Amino acid sequence: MTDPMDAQETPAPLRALPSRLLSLVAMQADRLVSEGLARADARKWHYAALVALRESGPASQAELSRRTGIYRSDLVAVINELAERGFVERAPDPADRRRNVVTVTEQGRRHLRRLDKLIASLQDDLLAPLTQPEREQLTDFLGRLFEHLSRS
Amino acid sequence: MTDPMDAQETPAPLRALPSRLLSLVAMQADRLVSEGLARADARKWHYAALVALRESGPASQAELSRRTGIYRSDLVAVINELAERGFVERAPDPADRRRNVVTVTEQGRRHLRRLDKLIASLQDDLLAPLTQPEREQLTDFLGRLFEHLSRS
DNA sequence: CCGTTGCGTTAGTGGCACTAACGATGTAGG
DNA sequence: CCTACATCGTTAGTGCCACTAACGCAACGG
Repeated sequence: MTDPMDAQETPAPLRALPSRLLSLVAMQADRLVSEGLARADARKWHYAALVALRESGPASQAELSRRTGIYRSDLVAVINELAERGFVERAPDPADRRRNVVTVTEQGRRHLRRLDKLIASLQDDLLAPLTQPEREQLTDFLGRLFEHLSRS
Repeated sequence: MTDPMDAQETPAPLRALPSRLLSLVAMQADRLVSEGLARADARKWHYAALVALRESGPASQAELSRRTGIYRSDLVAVINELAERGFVERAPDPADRRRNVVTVTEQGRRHLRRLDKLIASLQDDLLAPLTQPEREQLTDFLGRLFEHLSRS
């Protein structure tokens, strides 16, 4: 597929345009992950929120928003859904009555463990064509690009 | 008034999850490219369509849809916009009256050349933190992932 | 002929990132 | 203390984009 001739001078053919490849791959990866999570009655935000809670303990919604990148307006629904299913509890913070403290329940922790496995296997499906060192390299590249882009 | 809470600073990467990094990077890359193109009164679909036309000559809309991945329902608007600006011409195909033949105009070719440069510089901004060999490697990785994902 | 398939087009759906505004509550400065 | 402002959770809404459905028309195959 890759024509060694088309290095730099002539405009990149559509097929090899990094930005395009990036969004194509991201789109399909997103679908893969979303469908996988849907089969476990979850969405990617559920996972993000639960992981954030596990990593740094109970937090206010605004705090969670900052950690996960989910907008605090959208977080409301996420917490609602997690609470409905009994995975988190939302309680007013006595120390600051503007806040809600969100806490993972034991059931939530169990659910999260299940999702961890699911996500890991989905990552594996996603990255199937790459060797382990290549996967690490890709992650490194993406990490650097993200760093760079979010500082603009 | 923009609430400073809503400005997403670097969402503390809760994890170096490839699928997550992928969509974060793709999102920002997309924004970068879209904003750049908007400054030239263009959208990414315009560019994709024009490139496809240059690469393989006049084509029907359905053909273009297949080549660019743009849904033929959305392609209608893209061709409309390009035609309004005088970059392409849409004419009924005498050989098959169901079809429209879309052809680039000279003005369209000039416009495309301008966009080529713009896109190239945007790719450069995007990939700034990577060395040239790293960029090629990233493109290779993404290409392989895309191949793999689109065969599922 | 007639059923199927491909064409361009219109309309609509659902999800997602993102913004705006509000009432309640906290904090800081004079 | 009072006033001004910031932050909290929440509701509502915007605009974009991938994607679907259905249409009338034309071509093709049996």
